[in-house]
Amino acid sequence: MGTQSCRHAVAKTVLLKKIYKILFHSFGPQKWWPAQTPFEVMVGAILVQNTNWNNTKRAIDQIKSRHLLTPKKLSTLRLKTLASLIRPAGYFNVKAKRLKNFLAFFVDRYGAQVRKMKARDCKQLRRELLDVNGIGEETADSMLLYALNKPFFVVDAYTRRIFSRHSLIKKDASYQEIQAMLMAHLGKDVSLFNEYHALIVRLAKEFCRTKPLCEQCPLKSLKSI
DNA sequence: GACCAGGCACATC
DNA sequence: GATGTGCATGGT
Repeated sequence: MGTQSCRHAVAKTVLLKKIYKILFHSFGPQKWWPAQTPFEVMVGAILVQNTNWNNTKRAIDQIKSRHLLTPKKLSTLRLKTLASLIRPAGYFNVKAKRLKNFLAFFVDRYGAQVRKMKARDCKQLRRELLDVNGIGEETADSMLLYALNKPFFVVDAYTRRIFSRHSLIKKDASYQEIQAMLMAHLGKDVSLFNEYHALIVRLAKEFCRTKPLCEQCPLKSLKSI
């Protein structure tokens, strides 16, 4: 089977569940998202864009230490001030703008109420989030899944890498295609999606960074192609 | 001193 | 629709 080909539908379901099982057995529950409130999750989702969690956490801690982690306080901050606070997260100028854009949306559209956001039809909400400049598909889905408990599978670079390696998706599959495939085969299971994505990130962190470690990858027993 | 990390928008073709 | 580029920190 070539890398561009796709497995049979039933085989895909089986393999997807098998991968999950292996990862869960290897790493256990990941307890995502590491945040105390849904709002903190949403802020973190923007700050973590193309950055490691360590740096993201520093930025969030800076905000927290000044007791500024509320929609109102953050949105009244000057752009420069906000940027300097989130400096450790990298791309601090763009992220400050993106955070502002999200805060304006959250306050204006939902009165800064997570409860109201949760009450919204989740597909509509997803579209609204994507309309916010600075929120792309992965960030929107992270917010939907980890802050609002809506069943959207978060697709990231690791997800693409791992699933294409095991011929579950085409190499050049779009975000939408990958997500649709996963949701078709796994159902709409919030807890499963939560853990699965977190486990993929964990796997990538531990085994895909350096080549020698790939020999110990828990998924090694699965024939990749 | 490279290289990478839990992306996204924008320009250009 | 696909491809290229800027954005920036801190760890390995």
